[in-house]
Amino acid sequence: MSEHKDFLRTIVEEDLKSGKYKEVVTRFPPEPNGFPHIGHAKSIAINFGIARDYHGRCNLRMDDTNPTTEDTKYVEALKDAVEWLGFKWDNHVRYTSDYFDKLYEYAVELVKMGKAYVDSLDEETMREYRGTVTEPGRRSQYAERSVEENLDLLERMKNGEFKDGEHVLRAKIDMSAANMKMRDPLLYRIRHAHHYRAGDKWAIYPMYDFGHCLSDYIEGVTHSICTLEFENNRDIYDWVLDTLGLEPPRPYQHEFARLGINYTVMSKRLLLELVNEGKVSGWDDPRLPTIAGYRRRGYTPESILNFCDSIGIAKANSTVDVAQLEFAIRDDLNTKVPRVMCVLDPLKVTIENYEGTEEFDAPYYPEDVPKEGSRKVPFSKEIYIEREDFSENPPKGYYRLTPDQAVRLRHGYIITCKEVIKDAEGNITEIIAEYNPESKSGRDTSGIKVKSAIQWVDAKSAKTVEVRLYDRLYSSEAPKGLDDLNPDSLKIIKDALIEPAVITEKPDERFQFERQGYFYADPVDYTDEAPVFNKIVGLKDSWSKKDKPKASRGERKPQVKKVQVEGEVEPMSEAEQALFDRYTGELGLNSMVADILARDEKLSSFYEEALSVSSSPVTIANIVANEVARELKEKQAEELKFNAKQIAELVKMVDDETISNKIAKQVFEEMAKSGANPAQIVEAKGLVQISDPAVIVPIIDEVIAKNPDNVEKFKAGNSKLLGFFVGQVLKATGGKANPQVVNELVAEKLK
RNA sequence: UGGGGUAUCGCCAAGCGGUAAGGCCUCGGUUUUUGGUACCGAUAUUCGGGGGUUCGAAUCCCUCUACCCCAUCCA
Repeated sequence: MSEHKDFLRTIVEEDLKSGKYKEVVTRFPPEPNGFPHIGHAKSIAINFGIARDYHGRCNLRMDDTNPTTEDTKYVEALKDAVEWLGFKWDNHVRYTSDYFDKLYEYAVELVKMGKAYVDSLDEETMREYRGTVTEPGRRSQYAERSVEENLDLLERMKNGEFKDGEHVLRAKIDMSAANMKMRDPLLYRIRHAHHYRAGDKWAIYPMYDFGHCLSDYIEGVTHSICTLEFENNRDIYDWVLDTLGLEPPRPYQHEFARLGINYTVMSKRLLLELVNEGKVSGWDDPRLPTIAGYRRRGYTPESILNFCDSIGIAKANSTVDVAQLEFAIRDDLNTKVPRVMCVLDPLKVTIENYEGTEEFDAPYYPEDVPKEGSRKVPFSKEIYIEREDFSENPPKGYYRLTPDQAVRLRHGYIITCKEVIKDAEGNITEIIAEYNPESKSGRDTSGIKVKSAIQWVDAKSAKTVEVRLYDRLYSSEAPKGLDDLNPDSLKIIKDALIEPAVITEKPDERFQFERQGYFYADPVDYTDEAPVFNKIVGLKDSWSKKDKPKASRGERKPQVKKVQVEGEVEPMSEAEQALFDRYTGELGLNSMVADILARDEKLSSFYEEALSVSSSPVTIANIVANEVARELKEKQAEELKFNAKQIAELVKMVDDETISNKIAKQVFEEMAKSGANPAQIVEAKGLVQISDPAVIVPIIDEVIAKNPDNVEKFKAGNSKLLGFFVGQVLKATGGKANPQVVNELVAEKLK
């Protein structure tokens, strides 16, 4: 578990601690109507992860209430995804469709309570009646039907006596609710459709808002975690469970922000478009953000999980940089996979002073990877190197082979270029080179220093392989559709050359092709006769970034300072204006505070009341405008535990310096909670202010002695640290020290 | 426009009145027979803007702004 708890875990912990639940139960509830993608992985990681961390359980539930879109092939893909990521669902897979009978009983119950009715408006009229976000809706005339009639109609809907769309079952809530979702939401609709699991048993199917909360309840779920777009649905969630008066405990819904990644699409619509239009090879195309795609590409479950962990969980809509995902897979594979040599774009090199053959012993792992294993790498007169690793006119800082720069063949000898052979067009076709016999890797006595070692393969023994190079699918950071596709997202190299051990020994299925990236033996198309490797991700490359304009990677955007448009403030009414004038004039309040009080009737009347028993208009005003305002946000004046007179008392204690402002806030909070008199609170908790330097100085000395580093920093000019010292002293005195005095004393001491 | 949310570095993200964590990206440097890895170091005087309260504010109060979600018989 990471060091900082996310807000969901904080909630779960509190609920467990308070005894609200004995055990945490979560669920991952996808609708089986599409392939799971990395956004699902985030949800899986959260739900299963929380269950694991708090020793609870997590259900896998197919939320299959819409027979027209769902299919069993998707449930298989969903199960696969969860298993591949390494999680185990509790017991068997659950299906909302398993609860259809129970759900129907609950619906009947609601009807009997008069809380649901059969509506027979047609779709369009119903939409019209719903109103708009600014105008309230109207209730359908059918809402007046008797319980008996509703029961009868519902029964007949279930029995299939009506056509699709003829009737629906709706909750009777509030057609003028500000939350549109609460305007008599639909509970059931008629669908004469074959359900992939329930078959033809049902002619009606529950809606999400009805089925989901009850399924959670039926399964004993405690924390129903979903994405932000369901925030508005939470009211129905609560309404259904509360109205039914179910036996506690019941689940509560909590929402987090869904995952977005740049250069990537996550919506079902766009994903489907790619597949249907044949822009990708299928749901498992390695360029797709589907679980199947990442899996085929060669991503490991650990890397996906680490990624999910690294991005955190919060409520702010966000788009994660795809570089963070790429980091996760590199980081994982770095310590796991063997290093081998593969030449993608071969350039022939003939070593003129070498005869015969030999084999080099080459470890599969570099020294910093604690794994054992090695292979033989054959070598002879003719080899291939990467075309990019030779340059006739090298740019500045080029470390590889040039007409005057030697280079080491990784695990082999150092070679120098003798001659460059070109074809009629001037393309380099071959290099004639010379090797240094004293420079063999591991027993080099040549004394030659080279800038780099490059990968190569022996011409005779190398195997030809197909390598599929994947790049991001879209060239736009926030792709909207097919127009944003990256035309170069797939490059197939048919005749790359690889050292033989990779094929004959098969030490692994994932490899690092040295200096190039991580590759994966394609699980579908790979055969021993025609091996195929997918590029998972490239190595970080600080060389190519150097000269190329920073086109595609994490470049800084030009900083544009945002201009803030100041909006209009509502003008004050005449009465408010009069109050405002009196406050600023006669009572000497500053205009901000006066404004707050004058505009808020609850606040101003509270203030007036306090004023009548006090002679400190300004202090009272401050505390009313700041502290009391907070309490009055949610509550009515009558609901307050404290009264204006108590506030006046509190202010008096501040005025005569019995307590500090800081303590006053603490006391206020206590008053708001318990309604006790301020004097009592101060008395009971011994909060009287300490202003005597004789008492404070020793504490300051102690704090200073304990923090020599900070004293140094402070003296070096970090004046912010004054707050740190004051804070420490205040903490040591339980907040009772007079902060002003402490401030002066500390400043004096540290001078 | 009514309601519900959200704003802290280029991208994520801690922080809950007392020194602005961490990761990714970027940029330097050390080590290196991978221009990889690892390791060191740099990068927010400031938290969407403006005010207010306070000895002290990213945190409390007021206000403005921007963005997301809601008017499917989808989930």
